[in-house]
Amino acid sequence: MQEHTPMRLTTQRQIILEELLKVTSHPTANEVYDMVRKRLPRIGLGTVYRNLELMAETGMILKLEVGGTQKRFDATIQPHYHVRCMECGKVDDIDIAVQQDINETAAQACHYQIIGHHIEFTGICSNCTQSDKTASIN
Amino acid sequence: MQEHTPMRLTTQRQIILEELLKVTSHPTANEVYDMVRKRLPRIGLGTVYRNLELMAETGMILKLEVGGTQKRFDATIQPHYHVRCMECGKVDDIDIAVQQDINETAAQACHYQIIGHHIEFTGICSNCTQSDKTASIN
DNA sequence: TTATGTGCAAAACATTTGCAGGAGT
DNA sequence: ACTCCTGCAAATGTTTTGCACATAA
Repeated sequence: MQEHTPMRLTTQRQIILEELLKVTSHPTANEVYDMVRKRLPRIGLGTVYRNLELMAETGMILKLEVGGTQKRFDATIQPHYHVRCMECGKVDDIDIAVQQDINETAAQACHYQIIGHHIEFTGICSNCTQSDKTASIN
Repeated sequence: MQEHTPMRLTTQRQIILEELLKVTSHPTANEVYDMVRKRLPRIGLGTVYRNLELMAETGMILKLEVGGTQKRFDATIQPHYHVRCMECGKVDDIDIAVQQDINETAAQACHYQIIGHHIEFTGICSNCTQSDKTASIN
């Protein structure tokens, strides 16, 4: 059995992580690609996907499997919950207490070995509430 | 402003709904397609997608935006939570109390108009726990 | 009769992967 | 040196869409 070689510290990885740390917007892989490309114009989208996936696996970042068509990534790794705007798809953190106890409750209600949970709220963000008002006037 | 014409009751729609009511497995669009095709061999995948989407919009069924690569559909429309197996992707209902109050807590912690929430537990299902054991023996 | 719905096929997205050359250790 | 990693491009998988014909109301 072979010892696992540590992840190499490549320029691409550093910059992807740096860019992700700069924002609180839970960007999609493609948004990260756009951010990183400003500093590394020749980076490939595949590299971004591969590294985001790898960093999520090793726990450096969080992969958010929220609603919508794309996965999102988050450099804040402490457990926390999210709100997603049904109108524009924006995802924000929501600062309410994490319910550690709920996992055990769930474990007793099913035959799964429970590893964790995530709460996703859905709603309309303040920007979109505004636009809705404007739209209904017209 | 034109009155909205009600949804037509087509054979395709009836059968899609009937098949969805038969199972508790939260099938993907493609799985619904396979189920329906046994009774309606000439139905198109596009029709299945269009109708599942439409039924979800009108509240006849639930579209589950859970983790994994595909959306899933559920004929049980009462609010309830889910567990997803990280190994095989299976999704099951989890019968614990729905927390109505949490929406208000969330509303106070952000600037969204909160509409609802969903809790997704992640874990390993009993089938996959078995396979893991077998695998680790080898 | 006529607006809606359907089948089919192509397009549009999101993500993954194979490979030859490049770079970290 | 020797892996592991990257860029590129092609492949894959999922969902949406355009259009001519069919059908429920």
